[in-house]
Amino acid sequence: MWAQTHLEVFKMPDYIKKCPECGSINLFWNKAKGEIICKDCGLVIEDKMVDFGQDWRDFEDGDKSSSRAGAPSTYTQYDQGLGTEVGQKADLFNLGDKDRNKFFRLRKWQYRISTAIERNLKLALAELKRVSSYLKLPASVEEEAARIYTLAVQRGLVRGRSMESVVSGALYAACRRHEIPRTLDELSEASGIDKKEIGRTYRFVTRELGITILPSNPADYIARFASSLALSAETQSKAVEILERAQKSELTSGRGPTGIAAAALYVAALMHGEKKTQREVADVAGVTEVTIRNRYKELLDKLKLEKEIKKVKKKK
DNA sequence: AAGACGAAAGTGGTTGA
DNA sequence: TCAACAACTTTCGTCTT
Repeated sequence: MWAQTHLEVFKMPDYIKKCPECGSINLFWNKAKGEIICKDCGLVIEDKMVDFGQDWRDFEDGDKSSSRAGAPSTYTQYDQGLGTEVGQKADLFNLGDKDRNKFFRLRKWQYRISTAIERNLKLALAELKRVSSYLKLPASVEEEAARIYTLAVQRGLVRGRSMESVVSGALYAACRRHEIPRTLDELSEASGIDKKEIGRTYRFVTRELGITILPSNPADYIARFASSLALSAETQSKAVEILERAQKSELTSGRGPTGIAAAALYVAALMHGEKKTQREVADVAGVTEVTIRNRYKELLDKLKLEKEIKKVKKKK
């Protein structure tokens, strides 16, 4: 019962669309095992998807405790709370000398196997937390990023790249997937990694992991830009409306989403008499005035907004 | 004097041969 | 792998408020 309710928390991650090995989209999700398997080539694409909590079992003597407990596993902990320790300290008192030696041997052993990947993860996730809290990202995004990073490590994608850049790339991807995009500039500022580098690893990682990224929607930027410009809610919704119209006129395809969002905001501000300079808007949006001007001009041309703006001017 | 506008040249990334 | 290309930037001169 417990396991059932918990299984539902873990859905098939929808960004895994195809097998990274053979490209097949013929995937099978084995719920019970928590694996996603490519039916064509048999590759196990994802495991460790299901949280059974800390599933302690005593290997030393079978019936001691069968407690199944623990918080949902989380990727923001480097071993996902699933680390297996050989034996428990209390057991020591029940062991004879022979067994005690065995106990220590096993411990040492398991310590050695795990170190490489886990040590990397531990460091990386600390960095990830730092950056994400700097950007005030919600926990869900952080979780997603940690998950992406974990996958990347398991796939050996970090090799040859700095750990930090992969972390940033994972965060960037996670933001995009949660439709609360941050610009590369913001990530760059928060992490201290070069913007290009983040972009590169981001593309690389998403491609290698077969993560599908929806093209970011300019509207997702509006709220954030508007609030840092201290614009009213009406202006904000006007900007969104303008954006929708722009999208219908196919003004948005191929253009940088931030530029479009910035221009829409600029126009909306004009129409509500909350005039901001192009420079102000450009700064928060991370684009130049020129770009805003270009988008702005296109908006006026195609959407016939001139009248609406003139109305405002006349009122004054 | 500050902001808006536009032209021209440069940059980094994508695409298609 | 290279060249063409579109989007965006930088820079700068001119016009408007």
